[in-house]
Amino acid sequence: MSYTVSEENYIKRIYHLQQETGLVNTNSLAAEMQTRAASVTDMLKKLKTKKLLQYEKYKGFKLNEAGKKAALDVVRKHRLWEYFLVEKLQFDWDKVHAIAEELEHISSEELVQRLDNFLGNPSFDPHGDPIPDRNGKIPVINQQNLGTIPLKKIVTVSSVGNQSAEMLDMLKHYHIALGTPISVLKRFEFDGSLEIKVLHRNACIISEQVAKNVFVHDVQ
Amino acid sequence: MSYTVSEENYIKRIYHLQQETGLVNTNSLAAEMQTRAASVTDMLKKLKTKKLLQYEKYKGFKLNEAGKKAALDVVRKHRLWEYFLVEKLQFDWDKVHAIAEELEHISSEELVQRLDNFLGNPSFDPHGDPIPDRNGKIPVINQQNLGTIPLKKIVTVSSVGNQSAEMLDMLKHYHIALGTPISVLKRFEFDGSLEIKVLHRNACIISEQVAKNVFVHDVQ
DNA sequence: AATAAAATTTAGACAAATCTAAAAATATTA
DNA sequence: TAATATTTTTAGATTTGTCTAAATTTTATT
Repeated sequence: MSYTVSEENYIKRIYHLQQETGLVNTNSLAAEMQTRAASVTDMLKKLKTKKLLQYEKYKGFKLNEAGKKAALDVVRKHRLWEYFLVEKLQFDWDKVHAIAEELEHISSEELVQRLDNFLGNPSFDPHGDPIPDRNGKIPVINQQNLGTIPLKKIVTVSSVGNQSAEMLDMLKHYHIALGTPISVLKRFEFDGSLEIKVLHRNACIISEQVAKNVFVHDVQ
Repeated sequence: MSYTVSEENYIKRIYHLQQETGLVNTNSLAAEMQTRAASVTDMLKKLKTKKLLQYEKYKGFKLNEAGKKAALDVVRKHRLWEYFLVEKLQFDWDKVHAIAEELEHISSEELVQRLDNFLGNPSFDPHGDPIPDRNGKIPVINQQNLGTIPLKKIVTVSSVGNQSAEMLDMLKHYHIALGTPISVLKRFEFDGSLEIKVLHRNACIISEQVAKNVFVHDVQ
């Protein structure tokens, strides 16, 4: 089965929203898609007809198994292309999202598989997000956000929650990238900000909001 | 200026047709695009409004300078992606056309320039067609079809005229690829077929139709 | 529970790109 | 050159994805 660009975009967004909230509602999807609630309703009818969606009028909706697999196919393509753009074409990681949004809709199955092999079958994209395999299986990693790590413990940055250009720009400024060794020196109770130490850098302070979006795992 | 996928496809086809015939007419473009003459007329009006086309009703049409530049941008992307698919992803050269038809519409200028650099700024695509540079300048090469080459002279295959999957499949069977050294041993006047010798292969016979689509240049 | 507010859906419209059928213009030929 | 054939354009319809405004349903509040 293949889908239009618009269908794929809706499917992908619904997938991400239902990861957080279970059932998805019309207005939140409209906000994510930067469109109107009426347009969402129109598309929901189409996706239900194509048997990708559990949906009852006024009751919310979520992808069924077929819908989730379709979403994971798009997510897989998006993240493989992001990996390509950063690792092969040397793009900065905060510049690749929009381009990957276009590339993810290229339809050839064989292209995706060859790209995957060419890249060395990576498990995580440049933002640390897991890349589903061709069957939709997602690699797991034990990670916590920086705010929960014991003081002085050295850990490795594994992914970033908020992936806005603004956030990625800020992390670049702090010299925080995937794989960066990092430790928390002090927690300020006043506003939850943290004094941190990045390898080879002076200690500095990050806000609680930043800390919650930096995910880390134990050093291997 | 950026264009829709449909506009880009029309622009590209008009470019190729006008290379052969100067002025292009509605029916031949409709045939190339596998659409109806009425649809072509509709698009011609749009392209004229966007000042890409010299067009007078019933009189035929051709791209102006802006139109040609737009066409060359698409051709450049198409050929760079074909090069990528064959040289990096190891696709057979007869399998890449359809995928490149999708990739050529990805819009990022920076992507194209980085891809070009990543590939080593190639001058010719896997079918031997020249790749325009970012300014639309096309590399030239002195080439003739196999039918016009003196007997026994060893030349190098530089490009292929007819790029249908059928033709490319046939050339694969003859072990003719770009860069293959080749010579003509005998010309049969009866039907114009040629006995040829491909390096490391037994002599064999190709039809006049094949010969006319195999372009060669002098060995460097 | 009645009413107000919020969320969602329906109805009807629009733009892009296509189509069919018919009309108009041009080209061919007897 | 008049009749015929071919090519091209116009007129109007269709599909996809979107929109606005109004109607409906659900949820929250007094």
